[in-house]
Amino acid sequence: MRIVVADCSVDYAGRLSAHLPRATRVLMLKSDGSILVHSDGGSYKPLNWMSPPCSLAQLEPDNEQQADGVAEVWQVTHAKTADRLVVSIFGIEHDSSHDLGVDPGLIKDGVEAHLQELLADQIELLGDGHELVRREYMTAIGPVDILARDSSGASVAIEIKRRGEIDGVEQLTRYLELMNRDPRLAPVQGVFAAQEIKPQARTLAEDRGIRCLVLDYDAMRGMQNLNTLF
Amino acid sequence: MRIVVADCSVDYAGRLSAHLPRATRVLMLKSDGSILVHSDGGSYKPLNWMSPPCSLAQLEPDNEQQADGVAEVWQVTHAKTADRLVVSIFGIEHDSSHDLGVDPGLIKDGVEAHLQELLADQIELLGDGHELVRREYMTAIGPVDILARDSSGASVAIEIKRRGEIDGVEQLTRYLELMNRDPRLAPVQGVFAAQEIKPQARTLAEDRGIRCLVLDYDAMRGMQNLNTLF
DNA sequence: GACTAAATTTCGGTA
DNA sequence: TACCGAAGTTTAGTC
Repeated sequence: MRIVVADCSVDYAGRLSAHLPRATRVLMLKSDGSILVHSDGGSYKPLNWMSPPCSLAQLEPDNEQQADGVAEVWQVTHAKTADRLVVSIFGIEHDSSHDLGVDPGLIKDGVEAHLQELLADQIELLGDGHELVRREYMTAIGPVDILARDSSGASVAIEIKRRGEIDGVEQLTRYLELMNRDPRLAPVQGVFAAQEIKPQARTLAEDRGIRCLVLDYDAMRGMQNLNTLF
Repeated sequence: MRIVVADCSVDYAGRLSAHLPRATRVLMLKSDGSILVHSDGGSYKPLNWMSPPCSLAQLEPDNEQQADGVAEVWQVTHAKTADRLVVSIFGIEHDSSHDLGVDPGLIKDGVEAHLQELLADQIELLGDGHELVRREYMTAIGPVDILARDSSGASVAIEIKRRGEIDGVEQLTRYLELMNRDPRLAPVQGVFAAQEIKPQARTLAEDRGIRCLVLDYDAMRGMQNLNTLF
């Protein structure tokens, strides 16, 4: 990993064209040839970048560039596409290289999969008498998060999201449309379950006869802890 | 902007819980208090991070941490949520600060807006006798990219994407549903236009009677250059 | 400020 | 490997 702080301008041509006017920025050059151009603000997304696989070549500035004060030109080209990133360097304030080794990687815990697991375990949250049929019930267009049956034996298809937005309702609607064509399942009731359901998503869901269920993650986790105790 | 290369472990608790085992990494501390933890690989996304607004506090390592060899503990807390990032530092290999100033920002060119502009100019790509009604035709649920009429005078609603995926078909379907209720427009034919259309999106679109149109960006741009010449 | 749609999205899983 | 869905998505634009 090489870290350079430089006065530079940047041009990108690829899926779009973009230009960064001259300013002081941090250039992070990773050992796979990729490069990130960061400013002192924004979030984690760089101003500009090139993703691996790619390679960096240092070019000689042409006469015009030299007249403008360009000291170095770095050209980063993508190995598979025609994407190209050119960094014109006017001056380098800092330049250091570091051997980081291979990173052991991030260990995550507590995402949508966990919500699904919890709701499958506590399927009675849907109402008395509900029973789990199976998680990740496969349909022709993809897996439904949970398939269950209510107390009368009717099918219930559940789509789970951390944040319930319109997209999720559309997704569930597609599943329901398909499942309701299957005589072994029909009629299938839809349930849209999420930790938080946006008003527009709720409106769309209810307009389509889909039930909305807000999940309390902490309460569900607490319940599971109780269940494992007894 | 402060750049630190350090042997560290990282813990995050917020929308999920995550842990990074001890390793050497680059820590980028921006002046707004935000922090990025980068390894020497991956794409532009950091292994872990905290987005602004947030603030960093240096804590004293407790006895257990000192026994483990922790020299410093940095705690980054989000200003509005309960998100918390803790960096335990075992050793610092590099530490430098740089004044970058405010970045003038990225200038972009050549995205979906340009495709829309080109197609509006070359509406005959839809078929002989087509005429543009207007771009960004407003409906109650948002603007349709292009409204046109075919040679018989029937309405055509066009949704344009760079990459055509299922979401775009759903979006167009919602527009069509609404527009077909308007007696001044109905019946409205849907056209899904994109530089690239994914198979599943095409299947869904055609199943709903929506026409798919693959756009050749370079050819369209070339055509426009010709048009401006004559 | 809330919400929607786009992104040079990136990332992970599965067929 | 291609495709699809999720992401601590982030970001930009509109209402």
